[in-house]
Amino acid sequence: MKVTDKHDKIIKAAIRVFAKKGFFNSRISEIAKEANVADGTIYLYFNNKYDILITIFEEEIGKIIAKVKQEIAKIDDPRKKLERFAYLHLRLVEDNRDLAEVIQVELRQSSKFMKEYRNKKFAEYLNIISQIIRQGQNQGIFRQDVMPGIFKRAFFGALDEMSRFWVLSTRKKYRVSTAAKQISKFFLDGILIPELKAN
Amino acid sequence: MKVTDKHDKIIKAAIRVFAKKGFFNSRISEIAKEANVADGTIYLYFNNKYDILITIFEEEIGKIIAKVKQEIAKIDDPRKKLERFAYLHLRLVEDNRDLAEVIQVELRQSSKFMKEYRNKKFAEYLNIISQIIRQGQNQGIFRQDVMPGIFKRAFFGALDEMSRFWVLSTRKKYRVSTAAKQISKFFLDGILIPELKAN
DNA sequence: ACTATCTGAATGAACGTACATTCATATTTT
DNA sequence: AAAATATGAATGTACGTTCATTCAGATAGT
Repeated sequence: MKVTDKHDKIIKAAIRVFAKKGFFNSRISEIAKEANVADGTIYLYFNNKYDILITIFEEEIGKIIAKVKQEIAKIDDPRKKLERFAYLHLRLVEDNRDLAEVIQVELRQSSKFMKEYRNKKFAEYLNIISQIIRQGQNQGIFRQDVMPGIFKRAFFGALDEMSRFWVLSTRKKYRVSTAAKQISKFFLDGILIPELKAN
Repeated sequence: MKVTDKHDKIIKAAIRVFAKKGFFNSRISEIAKEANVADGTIYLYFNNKYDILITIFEEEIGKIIAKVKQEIAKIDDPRKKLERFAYLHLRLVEDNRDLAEVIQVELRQSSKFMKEYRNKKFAEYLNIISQIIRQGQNQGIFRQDVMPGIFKRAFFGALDEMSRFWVLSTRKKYRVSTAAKQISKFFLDGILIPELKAN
């Protein structure tokens, strides 16, 4: 690794600028300034503005998926796996706010144009969840009528919306561990009081 | 109402174009063409491009909130209210795909710049959910440890992610009623098989 | 009933600017 | 001193917005 890795400096700067202004409202000159680099230098490392965005996704999302997979693999009980997934997801957002915001907003925005890409990586992330469900169903822990394809989206969506709330609001109202526990409990136990559960 | 309401024609055209290309990649000339109107005509009805987007939100979101509130009010049982909310939300998305896509992607994108706006209207929508929870808690149907502020986001997020899936994919894999039932059941009953419920 | 005058909605070519990208030149590294 | 890396002013263009002009239809005058 070079003493000053320009590639990395530019990526880090771009994450900050994109998070603050959004991709289309960010200027190359701003990113250059934030990275302490000349405008032209950016084009020595990236083909164009859009390429910077793509690279952010490619380099960062892979790391996240690998990390979550690895952590989940350490646990046996599918119930605990779910709770752990929730915690890890929210922690990642908390620890990488700018990145989280860029992924949330811009990956969505661009999804039409990079559908294949989103589909591949994002599906991989979601499938960590559906795998947990199938494992739980095989072990007789989760109900058979739970559709893993719907569950994975619902569970991810719940976490994602919670993250968005954090990313957009300045102060957090709830702690990560509280939110992770609440959300996984919603999905595991439901919200009905025990006596009322019919099934 | 005039024979040809240009304001409306332009809004409808813009929803189609924004949904297809995204706000920043949409050209005024495209919207004009789609609306069968000259470029300049658009500026007789709107101050600028951004104003078109704002107007879409202002005119359409209000209608949606009003409709959902009204439908929910007809029901007593908080359990049924939740399921109905899920169904209505997903139905709205299904019946107004382009609008749903614009709201999902662009409202999020712009949220930093129209925070006050999103906060107001969107919070109103989310609060329909937390009201249902509080009502259920008062009636002794929902557990007291459910935090309405977290629940509303989790529930909305689950529906929203399911919608995004529909908006972005060409063919629907699940029926609206199936998804609505699954998701509300997740939240009401959880996914554990009955024997395993500890609490 | 016919003509003249007025009106303002609609048009689309022209304008001006903002900004991504390039490249001739400078600096640093080997 | 050659090669590699970095610079930032200059370039070219895409596109939001403007505005002089048109013209269908309304109103008034004869």
